[in-house]
Amino acid sequence: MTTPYTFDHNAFAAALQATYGHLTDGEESGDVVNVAGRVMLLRSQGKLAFATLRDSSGEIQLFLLSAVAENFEEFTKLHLGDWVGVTGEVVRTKRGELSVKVHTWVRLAEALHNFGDKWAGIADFDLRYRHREADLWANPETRQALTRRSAVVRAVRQRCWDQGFMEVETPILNAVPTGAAARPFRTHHNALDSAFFLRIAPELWLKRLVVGGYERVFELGRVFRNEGVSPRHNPEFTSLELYAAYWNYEDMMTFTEELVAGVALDVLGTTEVEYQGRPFSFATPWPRRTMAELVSETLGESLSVHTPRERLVELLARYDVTAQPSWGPGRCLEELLGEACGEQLWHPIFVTDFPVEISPLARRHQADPELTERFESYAAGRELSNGFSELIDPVDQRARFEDQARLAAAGDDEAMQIDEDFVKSLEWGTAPDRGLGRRH
RNA sequence: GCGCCGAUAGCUCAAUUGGCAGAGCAUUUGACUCUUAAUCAACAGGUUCCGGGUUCAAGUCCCGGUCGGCGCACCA
Repeated sequence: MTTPYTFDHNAFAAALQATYGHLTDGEESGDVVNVAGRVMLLRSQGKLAFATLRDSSGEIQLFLLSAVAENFEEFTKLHLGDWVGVTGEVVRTKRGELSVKVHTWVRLAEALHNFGDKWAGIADFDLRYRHREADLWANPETRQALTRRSAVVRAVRQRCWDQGFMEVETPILNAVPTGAAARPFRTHHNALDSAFFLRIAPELWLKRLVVGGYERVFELGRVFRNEGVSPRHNPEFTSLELYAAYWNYEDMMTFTEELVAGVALDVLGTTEVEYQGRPFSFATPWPRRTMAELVSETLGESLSVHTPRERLVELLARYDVTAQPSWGPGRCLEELLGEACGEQLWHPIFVTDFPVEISPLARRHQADPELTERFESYAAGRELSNGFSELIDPVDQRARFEDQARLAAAGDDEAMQIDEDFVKSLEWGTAPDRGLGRRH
């Protein structure tokens, strides 16, 4: 089969729908356009034929009269999914459908597979995930999701630039996987004959740029965690991390909520959204509550990182959670938040003042050395971001890493390893700074 | 990793207590000058995921495997 190598394309379906919305039933515009796309539906009716053409922007009907269109018979034998390019006049049919009345047309490519049932689309998950290109044509909601994701990435990047953050790229292959609590992927460098890990977070590299004198940096990119796979968890996912010198963590929370609300406005035009049929609002400001307050309120008794561990373990048992021997009061408190406070985390909220025990890279709280100046934002019950005043004291940082190493020795395969180069970098002295991670 | 469920025509799905494997759409052929998942008529289309077993007889029951979905666990 020989098909043309190019097509003089000059119009998109969605733009035609918008531009010619005023045409009345049976009216002909006199304007000739060239559109191209896939034939998704074909209705042939003797000396007339109608086809639904879909392109990247939307759909428009093709209208053919045997007396007008060239090669009319051949058109009616097209297969669903075939690519065509057509030249014709923009008209509205007698029955009111905006159409391109075809003068000439050409088949640009043949589809050897169909795109599923024309009503049900493709339902087979295996086929949808292994052949996303088919899914994109068969199921418009897939295309919308991907388009929106691209718009979100663009809006995030633009807003970071607008706030004076410089975009950087840091190493993905690392000798030590660090910056988060997660199991890494291993790989091997042949020339160096040494083991490397795919990064689980860019955190420490970005902090070293702050040590190096950049006040505001961010990185948007893939990180890799060796964990379970599900529709909500991808072993490789995109994260945003940014660092700002001189900000306090209240500043970082304000930046966070304005970034999320702003991106929602940029992409959707509103901060009012719905997830799993339940509405919520990204409108700022978001409430800021300490972890101890939220847990105490929900369980009806005063609890904090200073509560005896035994009591916290008892409370966890109510939720069928068995505290591991390595869990101190801080870890227990965090587990209680996750188990008991799901409902409070539906509408966007900041949970603040995390225990130092579970925050090895965060600076201690000015009011309580057992806590850190760390917050996480939640929406729809899921963590959106994690931010804190960065620990800049190399002595304390080394001690925290050593605590982590003890956890690792005790069998915690997600505990951090000591990153000597990072500790050394802090020894040169760092401006006080705040970091933010946002992961999807 | 554990548990539950599923796999039948190109696609979406049926098939009663074990008793001749079906429909719609798509494909092929024909009719049709305003259709909208067009309609009407006809033809064709099958290793019932794979391998064993029980039975006169297995899509259906039993065992093993592969792939997938959901839940749990892990996590963002």
